[in-house]
Amino acid sequence: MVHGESENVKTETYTHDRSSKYRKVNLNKHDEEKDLKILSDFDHFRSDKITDLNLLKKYANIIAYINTLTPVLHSLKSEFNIDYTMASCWQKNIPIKIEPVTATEKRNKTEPNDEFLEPLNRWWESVTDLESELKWNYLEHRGLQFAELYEPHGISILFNGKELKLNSEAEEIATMWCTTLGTEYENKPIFRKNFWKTFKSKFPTLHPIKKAKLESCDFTAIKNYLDNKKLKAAQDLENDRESVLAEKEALKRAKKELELPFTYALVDNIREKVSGFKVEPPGLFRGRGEHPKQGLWKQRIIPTDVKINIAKTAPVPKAIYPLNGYCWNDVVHENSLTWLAYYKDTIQDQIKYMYLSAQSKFKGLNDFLKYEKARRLKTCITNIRDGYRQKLRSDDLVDKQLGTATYLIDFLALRVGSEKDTDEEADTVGCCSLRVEHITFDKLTDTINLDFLGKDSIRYTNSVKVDHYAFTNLMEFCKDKKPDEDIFDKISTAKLNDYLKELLPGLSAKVFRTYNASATLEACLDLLKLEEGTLVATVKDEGNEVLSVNCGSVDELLHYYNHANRRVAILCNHQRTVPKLHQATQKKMMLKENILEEDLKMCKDYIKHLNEGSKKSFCMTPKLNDLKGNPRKAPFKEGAKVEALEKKVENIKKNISKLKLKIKIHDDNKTVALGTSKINYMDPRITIAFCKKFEIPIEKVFNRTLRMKFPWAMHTRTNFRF
DNA sequence: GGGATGACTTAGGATCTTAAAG
DNA sequence: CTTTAAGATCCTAAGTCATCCC
Repeated sequence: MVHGESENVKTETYTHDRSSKYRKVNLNKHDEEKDLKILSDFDHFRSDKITDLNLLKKYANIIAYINTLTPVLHSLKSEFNIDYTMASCWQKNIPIKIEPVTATEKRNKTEPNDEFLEPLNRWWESVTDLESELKWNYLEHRGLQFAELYEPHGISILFNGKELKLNSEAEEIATMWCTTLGTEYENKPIFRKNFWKTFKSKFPTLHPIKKAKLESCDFTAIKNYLDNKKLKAAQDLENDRESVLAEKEALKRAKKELELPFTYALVDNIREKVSGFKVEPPGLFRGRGEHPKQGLWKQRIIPTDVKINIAKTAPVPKAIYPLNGYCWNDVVHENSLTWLAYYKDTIQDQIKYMYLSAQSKFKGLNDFLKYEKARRLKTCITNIRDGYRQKLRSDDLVDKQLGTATYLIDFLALRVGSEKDTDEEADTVGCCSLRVEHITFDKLTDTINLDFLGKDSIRYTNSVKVDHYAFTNLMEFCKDKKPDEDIFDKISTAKLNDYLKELLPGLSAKVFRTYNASATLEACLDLLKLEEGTLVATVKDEGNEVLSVNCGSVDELLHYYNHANRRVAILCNHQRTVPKLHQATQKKMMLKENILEEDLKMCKDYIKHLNEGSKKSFCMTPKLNDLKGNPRKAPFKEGAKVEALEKKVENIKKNISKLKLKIKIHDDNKTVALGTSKINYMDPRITIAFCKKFEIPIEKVFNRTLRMKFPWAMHTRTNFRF
């Protein structure tokens, strides 16, 4: 049964009736070989061109079999939109209805395309040298796609109330400024200053604008032009929805077709998806937080800015640029590197790369290695913790700082914090760059209060009781220093990582984050244990909050998984800004709840009314209006039977508790970004093992992108331990 | 040994798409 | 069917970390 550790079970199948409260779990044993055979058939099936139904029928058995297989296959199944009812129809020789039922389906009907048929690169089955220097033997691709040239609209601005004609360059910048109006950048002093500087630079030396202020220019004409364009598009849509949508569709198709050659690369005979094949278009740089360069002009990239990396024997792609006479800056053949092309960004001289996508071998293998490294850390974490705890008590200041920093990185999952140049970048910190001003102490309880801006200028605040030695060390490091001085002045990130390498080859600061995130997820999911003869698991959450999860309900299991996910996100400080409509949505949902409550009361009252056989008339009009403010009708008709009403009561009660949960989750998640940890920190195998154990379809937890990113983890079995 | 550079991962917000609700 | 909310994808900024070079 599901609660038993099914160590030796090779494949777990699951029943499809998820609505049943008493969902049974059948663990049929299959040979692994059989699984693999089916998988390879399936691969074959996918790589075949499916042009007619007969061909599809040929594979009906496979599809039908997939129906009963593990969530892995389940995910593949949904990946390729295979309709299982169709498959089962074939098996039973029932005529298949293939015509779309509704107009929406008709419109949305997609024929099998390249995506549908794309073979999976099963690198994890064949790679022998995991950390090979040689990344590829053959590499061919089409290079980068360039941004379209700017098309001037010829609209002037007002300078001190008078019309000022702009040249194309100035106009482009002014137009970009108009698109920033209405965003947070519009009112950021640095952004305004830098934009103004950039804009003015496009005028001759003696032009009066050189001495003027931004406020002396009026950009409304351009802004209006842009707004009107949008407005007209909206009106057109309203007037002639059909043809405007069709036109849009056609444009999209044309764009896709133009992009198609760039979307794939050929790597050792395997076609792989490329990501970031478009150069970043010019614009006003949107640095985050108080970035000193925000508002500066990010220049147009042309072919002579771009280096490309291909095999020596591969044809050199043509640089497709709107103007003639341009070629690549350089063509190299570096088969120890994974980038396909790069150029230098004009703002910070940073390199922008074109890589293969996350679903490729290059990325997938590295991702796998990352988690394996974190697992290696797990095997010796006790020793390592003992090691740095010893350093906390060292007499040597450098050792003390190393120990303390490592402690913080491990305990609080901080980033290492490399040094930054505040003239070039926003002033943000990590562990090693923490300053005295970012920490305060509470001596009575050994509690430190941290408050600083981390990566992306996301604020980190935490009040936490720490190890006594770490506490006194931190106090000592801060003693006699000014607020803007470094706490860890005797060490650098390089030194810290050197120290970590001594503890375990390959160890660096970021591994702790991966390890702690994955370990937290696993520990949290482990709490969910079924007891003999019950479907409800009781979870003690931090000793006090008690959660009860009905493991027969996929919804509740998902809720629990998200709860675990949230723990990790909070640990890693993955935040998001509260969505604009958050409050409004909350209010709406609460109003809905009130309406349901009223319905419930009315039902109950009416039952009472009927049972008492009262002769009085019953008021059939609810007091609350519906969400749009219109009057509502009673949830039942006059003369309804008590039996039916009682059913209704149960139903409404269920809906109320569902809605309450929804409101709570919606509010709990308003500032927490769950995605980042799912994509980057939590070993997917933990999630997959959990899903298999509790028979959660994997696509409920991993979206398409994630499933494509983690194919190497899909075969994980329920007994996987991180 | 320490700064600069290059390669690669991690990050949140904007925008587009899909699904659910009305 | 249309509207709205949620979810997926795109975009590109901003980290980490190894290596190079002096």
